[in-house]
Amino acid sequence: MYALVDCNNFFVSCERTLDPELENKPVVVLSNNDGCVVSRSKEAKDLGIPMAAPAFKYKELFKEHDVKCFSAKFELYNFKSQQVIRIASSYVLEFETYSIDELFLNLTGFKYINMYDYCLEIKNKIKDNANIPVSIGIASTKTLCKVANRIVKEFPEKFNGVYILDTPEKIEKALKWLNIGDVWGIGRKLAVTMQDNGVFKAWDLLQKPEMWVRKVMGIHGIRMINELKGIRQLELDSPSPKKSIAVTRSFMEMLTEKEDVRERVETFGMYCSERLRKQNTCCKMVTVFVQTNRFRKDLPEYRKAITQILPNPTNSSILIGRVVNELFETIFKEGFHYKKAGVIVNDFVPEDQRLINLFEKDAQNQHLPVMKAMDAMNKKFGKDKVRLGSMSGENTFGRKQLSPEYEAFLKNNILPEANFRFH
DNA sequence: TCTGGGGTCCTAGGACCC
DNA sequence: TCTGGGGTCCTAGGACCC
Repeated sequence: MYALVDCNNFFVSCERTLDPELENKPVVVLSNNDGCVVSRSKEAKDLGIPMAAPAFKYKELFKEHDVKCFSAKFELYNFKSQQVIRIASSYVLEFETYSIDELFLNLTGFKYINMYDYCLEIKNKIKDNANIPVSIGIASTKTLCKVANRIVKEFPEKFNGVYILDTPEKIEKALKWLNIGDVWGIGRKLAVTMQDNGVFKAWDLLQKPEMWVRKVMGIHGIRMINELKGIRQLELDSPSPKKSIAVTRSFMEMLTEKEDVRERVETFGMYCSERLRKQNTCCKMVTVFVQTNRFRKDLPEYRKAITQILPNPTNSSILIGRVVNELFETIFKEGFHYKKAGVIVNDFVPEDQRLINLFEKDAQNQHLPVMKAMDAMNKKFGKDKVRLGSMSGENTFGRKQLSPEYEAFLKNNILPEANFRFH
């Protein structure tokens, strides 16, 4: 059996650890630029605030019900996440960190203990030591763990935070209850296709011919129906190096000056380079994109991305900056209001296993010591304290709703590096 | 006025090879 | 007139996840 430990409305719960007064009150956490709602307390959900709601559309509602709003603080969330992972994983031999607020535990071989009691103890320990409420779903496959977790969250007082989905009878009942759109792996598009074909509950999918599922969902579909039947298709993954790194931002205000946008994308290129060096890899490919505000139908729209394959793999901020700049020159067009831009690097090789093109100049090895020295100083003295001349060192996105408790938290804690796999 | 960011995987189609 | 078959690799785009 596997167990899925999932933190309840994680970012909000993190805010509550700083300020107990927030307990039992409607609370939301906002994305960059305080743009969208990315986490909601139960009380906020009950007010009808949907996930990813644009904050400005709900200002009145927030005011009316005294909803507490916070800008996202990823330093805090990473810190709390690692606490939760440390506690939960100490109970098992094998686990997988699935996201910032979820981990799978392998309970195989635990047949002589009561799994419900064991997981209840894990849940309570996390609450006592990290002050984060979690739900735990137990089942034979990852997909069924997700189902079990949904059941826990749907009926909190009934199951006390832990639910085991084990017998065929319980599974059938659960799948006849679960909407197809809530199955792990069914997104918005697929949910519509499913409903158009008479599939409304998870159970309905199992009644469809396999060929149909294969056609509509591809190979994912076959895996999914097996997992729902309790036939294990997905193992616990061990941590693996990233395959791509992206730094993208929306700007607080739309930018029209070429030099302003250039400064942004060059800075994003630097951050990509830093993160490459942190994992000791070089990239062979760089992508730059720019786009206007897609919500402003009154303004001309423009979005363009361009990718270049590098002559030699690198993680030098200077070399990547140079490429970013060239790519930017070819896609930037005057006369538009730019709202968002980004740099993505991929196709990685380890730093010490680069294959060098004999006919191309290769400055990577000259740059590397300087770059590493820069990284070391920034680690010691703070982000962007040492930087290249093309970076302004200023953020063009805002975080307004920070609290005094948070300032205190930052002062009192040495914050760990973010280290998560995203899916 | 104001609408996030960072990931993975799969597939179809084209280029190219023998 | 008649014009194969099978494989690999790459890329863009689309789906999904948190």
